[in-house]
Amino acid sequence: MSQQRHGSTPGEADGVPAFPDLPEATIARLPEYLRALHHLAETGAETVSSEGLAAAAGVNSAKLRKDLSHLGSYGTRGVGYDVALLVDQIEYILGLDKNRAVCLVGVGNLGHALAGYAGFASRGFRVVALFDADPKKVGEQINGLTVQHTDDLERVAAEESIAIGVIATPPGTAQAVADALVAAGVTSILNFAPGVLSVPSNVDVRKVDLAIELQILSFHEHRKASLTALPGGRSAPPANGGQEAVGS
Amino acid sequence: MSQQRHGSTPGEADGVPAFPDLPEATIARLPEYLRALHHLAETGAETVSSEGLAAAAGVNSAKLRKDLSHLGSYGTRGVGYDVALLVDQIEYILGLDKNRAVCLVGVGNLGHALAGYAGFASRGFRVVALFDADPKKVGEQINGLTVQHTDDLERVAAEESIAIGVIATPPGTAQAVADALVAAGVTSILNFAPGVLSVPSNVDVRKVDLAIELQILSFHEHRKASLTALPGGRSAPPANGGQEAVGS
DNA sequence: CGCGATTTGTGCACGCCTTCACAAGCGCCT
DNA sequence: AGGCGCTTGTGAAGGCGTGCACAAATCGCG
Ligand SMILES: NC(=O)c1ccc[n+]([C@@H]2O[C@H](COP(=O)([O-])OP(=O)(O)OC[C@H]3O[C@@H](n4cnc5c(N)ncnc54)[C@H](O)[C@@H]3O)[C@@H](O)[C@H]2O)c1
Ligand SMILES: NC(=O)c1ccc[n+]([C@@H]2O[C@H](COP(=O)([O-])OP(=O)(O)OC[C@H]3O[C@@H](n4cnc5c(N)ncnc54)[C@H](O)[C@@H]3O)[C@@H](O)[C@H]2O)c1
Repeated sequence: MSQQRHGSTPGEADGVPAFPDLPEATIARLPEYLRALHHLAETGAETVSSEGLAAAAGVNSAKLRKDLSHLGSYGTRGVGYDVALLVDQIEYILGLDKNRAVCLVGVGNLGHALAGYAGFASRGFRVVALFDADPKKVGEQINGLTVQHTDDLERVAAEESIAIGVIATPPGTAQAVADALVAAGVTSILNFAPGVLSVPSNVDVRKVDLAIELQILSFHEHRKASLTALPGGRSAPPANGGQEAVGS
Repeated sequence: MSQQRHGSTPGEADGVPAFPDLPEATIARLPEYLRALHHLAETGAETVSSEGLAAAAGVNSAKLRKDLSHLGSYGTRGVGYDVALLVDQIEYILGLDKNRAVCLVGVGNLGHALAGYAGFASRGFRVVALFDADPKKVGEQINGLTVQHTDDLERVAAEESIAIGVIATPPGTAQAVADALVAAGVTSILNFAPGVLSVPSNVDVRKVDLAIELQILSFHEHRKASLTALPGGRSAPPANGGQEAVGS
């Protein structure tokens, strides 16, 4: 490898390519590694082997090593990875050192739960604004924040320099809300409303659809049932070790 | 193709291989096709072209055709796909005709929202039981269901033949809840608690971690920012059409 | 009845991702 | 100082998924 100066503070130290373009699959796993590392740090561990961290994150150890190697390799052969150092590295890469401002649109059933969720703050995000179109909801206090009207979205987003928006409105209004978020300068959207959003190509959208998750599970139920029922297929894949971690 | 008898009712008609083992990537997209199809059906469309359905589902049309071809191909060349027929097919493959029973464990902030969510019932699932370990929650009525104590999980799951469980408890108790669900005969789990679950290999787990989703978005924010800042990198990938669907 | 327009189904090539297997490197113990 | 065991980092291979491009099939029309 070409980089052995690993005393460098994450970020602007020269020589470190500010953006080693990571494979998409890798960046999707980094947050899981980060969570596992935080957990390890709490238990007082100074270092972890790839094997240990892989187990904690529910992945293959070779995959983990390759993933980490992409971001410059902060491990020591024969020892493992320095937990604190790796935490800093991953947090830097993910941009979590910025404590990004997030706004939430749609304070209904789901939005209410999200607004009160402590897991955002503890993992690098600040929910700084709540919006709803319903006048009855505007003014309501949730977790120290006042619900504002959607009309103020553009102004507030600019003031607070909000880059990430969460959509928790009914499906029918999701596209309109997305358009409003984009107009307000938001460039990343997390969407809970079922359906496809259309946004400019410089805006990233991630979708969470619970019904889809259940339907995928349902498929596997169906498959498992038909396997055991069918005389031809082997009744059940013999568990290779009794307990097998599945993770995601 | 080998199957032209497509008047067959989905399912037990002879000649139809009960389980064409679909690529994992395909089954993850089927629910999205299904949603788009339902939407089309409501607008009165009898048939759809692969192009049209692909647009509605936010995917490439070639990918859609290949996906559908895996489940036996119910389209007509020169015309398109019969919407109603395709809906039936996909619902059968996903096992949604069973109206599967689902239980929810952990009726807190998030669990409350989930318990009241209409999107489950409308897409093939019945939430038949709510559980919580907190005595103060037990007995509470939500959406016509009474919260029961976790101790009753095994009995109730057997009575209602529940195959799918949803975990919405704090991270620390998630593994214990998963174990209880497995002991109760549940073979599919949707987990909202951050962390890795360990389950027998015949049990499927899907995870939803909102912080991870935000962190992935944060990475892209970081990347976008460093691109515009860096003199070398081109400031912003020129939108190839102004409006580009991103979907997932 | 034949022809052209249209759309499906798929062979094929390419690229990404995963996984194995091992050489290189590091620390510790003697 | 040297050797030994352990762990990382990576080359290479295989598998999976994607998207192009086109032949086959179907419909409608003259
Ligand atoms: N409740 C859940 O557990 C759950 C689960 C999965 C997905 N979802 C999805 O999340 C979304 C919200 O679900 P919910 O149960 O909270 O619905 P809800 O009806 O309880 O809440 C929707 C909120 O959005 C507000 N709203 C409507 N139009 C708006 C607009 N144009 N701008 C701003 N706010 C607007 C409404 O005033 C309301 O407060 C839906 O798309 C739903 O499908 C919900
Ligand atoms: N609130 C959110 O918007 C949100 C978002 C993303 C993820 N999550 C995750 O979802 C989970 C629940 O979040 P929440 O905000 O609803 O928490 P919460 O504390 O409001 O609710 C947790 C509920 O689980 C119950 N519980 C605890 N231990 C239990 C056990 N062993 N068996 C059965 N029930 C038990 C508690 O009594 C409580 O009612 C957490 O893991 C959280 O990280 C929540």
